[in-house]
Amino acid sequence: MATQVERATQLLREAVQSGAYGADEKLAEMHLAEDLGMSRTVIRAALSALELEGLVTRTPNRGFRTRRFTLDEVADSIILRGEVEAIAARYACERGLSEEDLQRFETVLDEMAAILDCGFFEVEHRLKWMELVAKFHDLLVECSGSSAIRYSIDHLKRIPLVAPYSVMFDLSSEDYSLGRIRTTFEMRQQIVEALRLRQAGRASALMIAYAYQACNNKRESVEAMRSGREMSPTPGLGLIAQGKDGQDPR
Amino acid sequence: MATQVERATQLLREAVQSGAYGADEKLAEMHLAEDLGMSRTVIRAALSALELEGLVTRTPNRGFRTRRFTLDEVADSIILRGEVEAIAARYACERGLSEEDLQRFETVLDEMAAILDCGFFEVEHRLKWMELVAKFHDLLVECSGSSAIRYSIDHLKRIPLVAPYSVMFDLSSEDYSLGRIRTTFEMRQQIVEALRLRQAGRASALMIAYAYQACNNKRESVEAMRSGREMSPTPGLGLIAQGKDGQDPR
DNA sequence: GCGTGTTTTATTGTATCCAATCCTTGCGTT
DNA sequence: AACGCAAGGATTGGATACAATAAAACACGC
Repeated sequence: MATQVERATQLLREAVQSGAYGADEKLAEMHLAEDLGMSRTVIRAALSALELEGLVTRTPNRGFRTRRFTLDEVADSIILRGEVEAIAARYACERGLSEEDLQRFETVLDEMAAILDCGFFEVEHRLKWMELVAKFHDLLVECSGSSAIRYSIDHLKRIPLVAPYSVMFDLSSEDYSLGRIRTTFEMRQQIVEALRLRQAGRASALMIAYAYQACNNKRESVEAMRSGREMSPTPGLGLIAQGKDGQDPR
Repeated sequence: MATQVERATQLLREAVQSGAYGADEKLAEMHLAEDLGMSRTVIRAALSALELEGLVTRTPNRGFRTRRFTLDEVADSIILRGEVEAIAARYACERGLSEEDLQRFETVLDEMAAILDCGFFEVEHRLKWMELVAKFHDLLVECSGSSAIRYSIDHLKRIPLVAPYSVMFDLSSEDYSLGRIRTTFEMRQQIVEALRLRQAGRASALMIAYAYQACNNKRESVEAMRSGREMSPTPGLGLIAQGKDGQDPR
């Protein structure tokens, strides 16, 4: 990651998305600049970027505040993401997938199956699982052949909790049930089968059903997390600063 | 419109979207700053915003260039917009529209009908038409009740030629056919009827068909414009500067 | 004691300045 | 004559300084 403003953007994005700041909390430029050891200029640019992404709001002459997402908004977004992916699946079926593309899907499924066999006790496995889930979705978007779909999903992913890697929350919760994971895995298997057979209707219906399930899962885990979180103090910026990057699609 | 950076963003956005600059043309900060009579800082902020919107690309230490959109990309986006609006129509049907909402649709249709009767010879009428088309689409999105759909469409609209008001191009072309306009109008009438009867399948199918038609129209008009444009020199920034604003959704 | 108007302070918006990087042009060498 | 290389200029990335606006504190009057 080259420039400072990119670094700042990424740091602030993660901080906001992870809920390090309260809802509608003021983000004073100077304070952030001091905290991150950067100039106000780069913080400004970063905040402007986040505004475009919809993560923070600005009111003229009154600076930036974190944007509050209601659970409904998040739910809407997750569902819409599923709807768009359903369109992607349909497009993919209509174009027809190459054997190579199908093979890439199968590879992901195989790796997922391997993890399922091991169970989810190791952190490594959970991380790997998240990665595979993201890969599955990316693959589908890619196979749709529509640049607009990629563009749209990229934007949707920016809403907190919508991106696939935010499954993390689910994975870290206590009452995490293996059964659900297994169910989603089986749905993915069916989706791939539908893609192979070019059954557009089936594939897209599965994607939507899958989204609703994911949405419900997330709803629960968020509620669980909420009651848990408000016990402990918010982690603050420092805790976020060393978060993994390499997330930037540039 | 309050701040300078907002003004600059809007001006540059319109300039780029309208094709005032060639494809992949360099946008030097100092140059633009002089032309617009603003500081480099605000130009920088504006260009960064446009980068987030996907209108220009930046390469580190090498500045900004206008992004080149292939016709296929634009077509993909228009279609996807239609697909998402189809989802919006479905949601609207499922929720059920209030009589008040339906009345707002009818009002738009009535005003459209009035313009159709007058013909499209006056510029006023064409502008009004564009406005009504935009309103129709906004109404549909609003009635879907999904914040995510609004969010997504807002982003999709930023791609040049995807926003409804870019129908302007069609309207200004020579061989503009009234027949097509009339067809789209009738489709809109049917869509409203479907919404009233809560026929989700019909409404969404109409939206998609409508999108494909709009896409074909745009394709032709773009090709016509291209051959016409490359004769004349690009209009440049000054020509754009006094373009109408009040477009900003803020 | 409470409300209002004014001053003070803090924060944002903008301009300018310096440093780092890249591109160009001219020169020298092969 | 063509290629490589270096010095200069131009342009971007970032920091600081100044101006404008809003929030806060305070004092005064009722």
